[in-house]
Amino acid sequence: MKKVKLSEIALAAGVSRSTVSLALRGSPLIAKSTAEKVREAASELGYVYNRTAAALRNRRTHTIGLIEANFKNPFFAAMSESVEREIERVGKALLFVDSAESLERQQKAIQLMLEHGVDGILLCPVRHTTKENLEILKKAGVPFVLFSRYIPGFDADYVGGANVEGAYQAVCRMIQLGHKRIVFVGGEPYTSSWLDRVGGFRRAMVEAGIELPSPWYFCSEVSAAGGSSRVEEVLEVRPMPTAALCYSDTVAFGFMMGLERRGIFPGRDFAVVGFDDLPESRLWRPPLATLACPPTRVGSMAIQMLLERLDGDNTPPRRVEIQSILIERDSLSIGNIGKS
Amino acid sequence: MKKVKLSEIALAAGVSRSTVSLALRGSPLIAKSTAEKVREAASELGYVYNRTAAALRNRRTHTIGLIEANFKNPFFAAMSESVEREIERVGKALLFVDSAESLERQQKAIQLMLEHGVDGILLCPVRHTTKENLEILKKAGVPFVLFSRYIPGFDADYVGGANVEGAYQAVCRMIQLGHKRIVFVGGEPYTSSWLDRVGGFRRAMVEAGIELPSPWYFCSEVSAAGGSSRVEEVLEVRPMPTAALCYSDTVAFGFMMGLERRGIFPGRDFAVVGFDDLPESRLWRPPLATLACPPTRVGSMAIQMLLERLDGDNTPPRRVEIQSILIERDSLSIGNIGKS
DNA sequence: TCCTCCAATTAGACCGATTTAATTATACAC
DNA sequence: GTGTATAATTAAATCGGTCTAATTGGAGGA
Repeated sequence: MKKVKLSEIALAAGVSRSTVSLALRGSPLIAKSTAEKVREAASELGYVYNRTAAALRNRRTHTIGLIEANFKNPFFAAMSESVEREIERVGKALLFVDSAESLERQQKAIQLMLEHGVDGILLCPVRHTTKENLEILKKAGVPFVLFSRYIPGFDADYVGGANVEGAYQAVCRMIQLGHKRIVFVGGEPYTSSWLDRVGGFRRAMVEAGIELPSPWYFCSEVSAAGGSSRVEEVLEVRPMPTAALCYSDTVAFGFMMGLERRGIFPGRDFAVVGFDDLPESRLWRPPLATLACPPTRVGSMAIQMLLERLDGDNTPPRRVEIQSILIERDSLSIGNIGKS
Repeated sequence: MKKVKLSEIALAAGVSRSTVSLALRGSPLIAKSTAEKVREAASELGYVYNRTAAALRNRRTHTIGLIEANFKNPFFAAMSESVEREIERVGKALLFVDSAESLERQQKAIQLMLEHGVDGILLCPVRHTTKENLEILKKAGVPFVLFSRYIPGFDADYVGGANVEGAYQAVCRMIQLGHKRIVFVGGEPYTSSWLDRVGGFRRAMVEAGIELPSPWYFCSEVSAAGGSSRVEEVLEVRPMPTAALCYSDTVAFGFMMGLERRGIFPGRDFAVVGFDDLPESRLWRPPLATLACPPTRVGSMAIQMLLERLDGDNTPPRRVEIQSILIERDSLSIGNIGKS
């Protein structure tokens, strides 16, 4: 159990501590024969590299912080996966926190990451996050990239989906199919992604000269339970809506289940479009129309930007939007809606 | 961005480095007035505690490693959440890796965690993991707890669901409801959880003197897509099955969607039971009967056991099984199955 | 005044690697 | 044989806290 350290390998291999260090790091300064000898001694003794010690001297912990706002959302799970793969590829480790939409937890997580000396941070800010909340990251000088949500007026690297355009596109299509009474269902307000999606929705309605139902948006937790919980209220709107753009596919699932429970069949009696294109969406009955914005693209773009920053890229902050494309499926078919 | 360190605070506060360290750690040795002065100077200078440096001396990184085998599965996401909460509560950080059922990734993750000097590890071993693969953890002397899956013959702390009993219970109930031709759908073979669920299934059938369909189990990825992909094969079994126990709720969802696509209605034409009791399950149409084994219980039990080990508990390894209870819902109603 | 005791403070070794500058060994040319 | 260039190795300072053992200061007692 006692940890083996460099000096012990040095002793065993009959060289100095420096040589061992250099050899194990694969330095070209060390003769191949010596390096081999050292490596043998190391594995003989069961040596485990101590990254903590190295980091102290190095000022690089080879650790990346990932702060999610809601990782039970499958979209984020998929995104994290691609982030993780890339981090693994470059031999770093991932310090993970799910802030679960709690500002307090988020700020504590940031503090934790700073104390651990992470090389960089990927952050999806919780709702109500202000510029001031994130200023500490700039002060500390840690490279960081925001994903999925940005903070208006806060100049920082950002990668997310094209939410305004996505929502706009979906609503335009719904209108083209004959819908007029359309609502927006689900999502946590006070996040940029929600505001942007709602904004795109609104713009499409306004541009088409269609009056917004009242109320025209319904907030909820981002989950099936959230979507399901709003069905009743939506159905009470008069004149009754015929279509809904949902904040996410999970919300859409819940919403559709709720509709069915009331004998209203999505894709026949009511059009539903989601956001995310989860793998389940095309399996759903009816298959769910949705705005696809591959989480793996967002994730790999975000981590790539961060890694570039770690490599010393200090160009001005960039904003990257990943295109959202409308996948038309049966939940958006005309059915008998157009005529009603 | 130059990091502020203890010596600089010491200078500013007119005390020694030792005093600063002691004061910031809240040692009772330091006069309250001095401590206050130090704390002020520290925040004045924007000091950030360097856990890496402390860890080097301490031999405690205050870091816990979590190695998941499949965290896109919502069950594990929920479990991780409770683990995370507890880790946050005790002021530690979480080093996270999703091995995604890859033995190679898992072993690299273990190595990574050892190099980072995590205080302890929570591990859900991937399929095909052998005793030998995990021996390194014992050699290294890191406390660790297996969750959800154990390795037969490998003596280690373990927390998981009561899989044998759960499956047994569900199948008995199906039989009691009149089903005879029952199959097991989904899951990755060569994991203890799969083997146990399949084992419980088999036992119930054998004890009831019912012949197993041929084939009687169908493996798949643990996801809706996985469940959906097996529907065709299941429906080709002759005589045709009337009920399925699915490896997980996600598999059950996919399976049910596949059935419906073929005009077979779960809960009316075919009984389906899942495992996990996800929040969506009761919203499903029909609501999904399932074996509930709260992921938060598994998670908090696992982390609690680990923390006890960190506190020096060196009693023999424990095996904890969290009870699975059958939640009966419409997907398991009789419908016109019993008579067919 | 001197001594004792306790509280408060501090010096300095230590954790385990890294890395620069210095040293030693080796090869080659003349 | 000597000098020089190059390769290989190493000594030692360093990263930033921690913590024990030592020191200092002041109160109280005789």
